[in-house]
Amino acid sequence: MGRPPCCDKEGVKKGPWTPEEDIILVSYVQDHGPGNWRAVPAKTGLMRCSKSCRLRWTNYLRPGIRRGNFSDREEKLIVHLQALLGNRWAAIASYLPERTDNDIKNYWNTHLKKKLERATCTAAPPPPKKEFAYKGQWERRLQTDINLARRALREALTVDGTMSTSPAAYRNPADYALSAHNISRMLDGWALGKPAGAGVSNPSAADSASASSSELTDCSSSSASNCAAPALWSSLLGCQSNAAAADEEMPLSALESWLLLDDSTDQSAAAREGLLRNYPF
DNA sequence: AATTTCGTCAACCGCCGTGAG
DNA sequence: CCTCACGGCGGTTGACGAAAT
Repeated sequence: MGRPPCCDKEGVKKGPWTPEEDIILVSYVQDHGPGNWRAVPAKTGLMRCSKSCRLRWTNYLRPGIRRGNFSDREEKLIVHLQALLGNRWAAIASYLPERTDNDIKNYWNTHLKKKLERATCTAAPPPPKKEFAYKGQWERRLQTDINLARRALREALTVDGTMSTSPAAYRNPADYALSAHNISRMLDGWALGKPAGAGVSNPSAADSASASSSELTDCSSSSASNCAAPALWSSLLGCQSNAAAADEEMPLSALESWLLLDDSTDQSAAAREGLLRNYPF
């Protein structure tokens, strides 16, 4: 009954991979393709468990992975997505196809989280620290109220109690797909509103990211005009501008504004009502 | 120069959903 | 229908190098 055991625990090697092991693994994947990890140790002679082989491939050896410094835009994208999705690194990574979820998680834990905390602590009197000299205002403003933003998001996503208040609790894949679909549309709108010359490192990457997560979104082929993002932005901002006008705006600034919504203001409440009314989650 | 502290990141651990048998 | 390995995910650890003392 059940499947045969994956690999014996005895004799399984742990720790850093050697170049020789990498070569063996890459050769195997080139010949057989990724997958069926259970067979890898047996067929290659690697003294690693299947899980370790899969991890090594997906996080390090897989082609198309970009290592090294994250660009400002990647940084911002991660911050936005983290605010929207929480610590769903795999979902976040689907929007940065050149980065692994592990990389993004590490970068968040070692860089961005600390940066957010510092900015939050020092938000009141603007610190003359050179550390922030090269960063825009958006980060401090966003970080100052990041928790509030996340709470507001959860509230905004709650429709008649039919959807969980926690994105992490989308047990129904369709619910999550809807959510991710909408986020993808937001980001599409954002990317389309970027200044000329700026953008994701590889403009087609954003599309391929959406496409690669086809289970999550089908918006990869959407143009700006048939995307619902403009309506979302205008509803988020509580303005009754038409879609064409909203289309002209920089969605990032709109997202910032929304993330900075203050629970106590009428405007924020109206903005969220607008979201619920106009945006069909 | 030696030691300690800090930052980074690859890898591991444990849990969960899925599906083969 | 049940069991349990697989594959995937997020959290955490620990080795290593850099910076500070």
